[in-house]
Amino acid sequence: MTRVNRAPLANAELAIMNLLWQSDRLTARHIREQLYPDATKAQHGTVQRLLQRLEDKGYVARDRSLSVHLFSAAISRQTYAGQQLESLADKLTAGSFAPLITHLVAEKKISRDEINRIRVILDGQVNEGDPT
Amino acid sequence: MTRVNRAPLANAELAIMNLLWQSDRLTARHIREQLYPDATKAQHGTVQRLLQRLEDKGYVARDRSLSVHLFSAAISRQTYAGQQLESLADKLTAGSFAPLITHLVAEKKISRDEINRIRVILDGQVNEGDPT
DNA sequence: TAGTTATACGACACAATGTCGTAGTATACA
DNA sequence: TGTATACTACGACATTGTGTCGTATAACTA
Repeated sequence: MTRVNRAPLANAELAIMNLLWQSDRLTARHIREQLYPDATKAQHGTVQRLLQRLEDKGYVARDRSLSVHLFSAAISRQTYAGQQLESLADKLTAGSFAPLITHLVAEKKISRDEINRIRVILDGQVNEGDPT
Repeated sequence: MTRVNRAPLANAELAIMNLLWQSDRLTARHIREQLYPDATKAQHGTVQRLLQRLEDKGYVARDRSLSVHLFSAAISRQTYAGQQLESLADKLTAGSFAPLITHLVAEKKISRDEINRIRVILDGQVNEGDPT
């Protein structure tokens, strides 16, 4: 099993990833305009810095074929969420998920609706063979 | 709905909480012996410091009735796990849990066994009234 | 009363994060 | 061709959180 244990994203990083997750590819300029609507010159550098660090960490891919780079998420929101959830389970419940859900259900933090939706997801799997 | 959004526990803090979660109440001395088996004088202070900060954050309760204080977890592992899971869902999936589970199931990160266990948990809830 | 053990807490080193500024490079246009 | 404009690269800084240690003070023990 490949242990990933990716460090969680900080606030400003997550804000950028949220933009990348909802668009396919973005320029740094576009990201800056979203994050700092009344941008001063200084904030160009901030966004570049954040993007560079996200790239270093493997969260963001950068297309350098044009002189204006195009940035995209190197990892989907789903995958990231899954990794964080796994990391949580590893640290707190010896890697298993049932205890997490048990508590949420008992505390009624999961709505009836959600429960039904999850049941459908699980039902879809549980009686399934091994489709290639 | 009360938004808690408790900061996640760091490594050394989690190590202490793990001890408190598996014992009822512990002295600082006992914790030090577990965490630093060949303890020097200095590490007494470290443990005290960590405990004090955990107390400040509301994770640990301290019984001061004796001069040697007794420490216990102020929040259960289940509750903490639930809060972290909620925080994850808030940040990544607009507060809903189903998407998290969808991905894990699709990627087969949840074993057949786990799935069945979770189904039982959910089944126990879904056709239930409101027992006082 | 001396010695041991505990608590309280100031202080430091280290790392991560968000920020800014500056240098260098490419592009556009007069 | 030369100047202005926009972009990238990255060093530097302040702030914060974490883990660590040392010291001061209180309490208990013999």
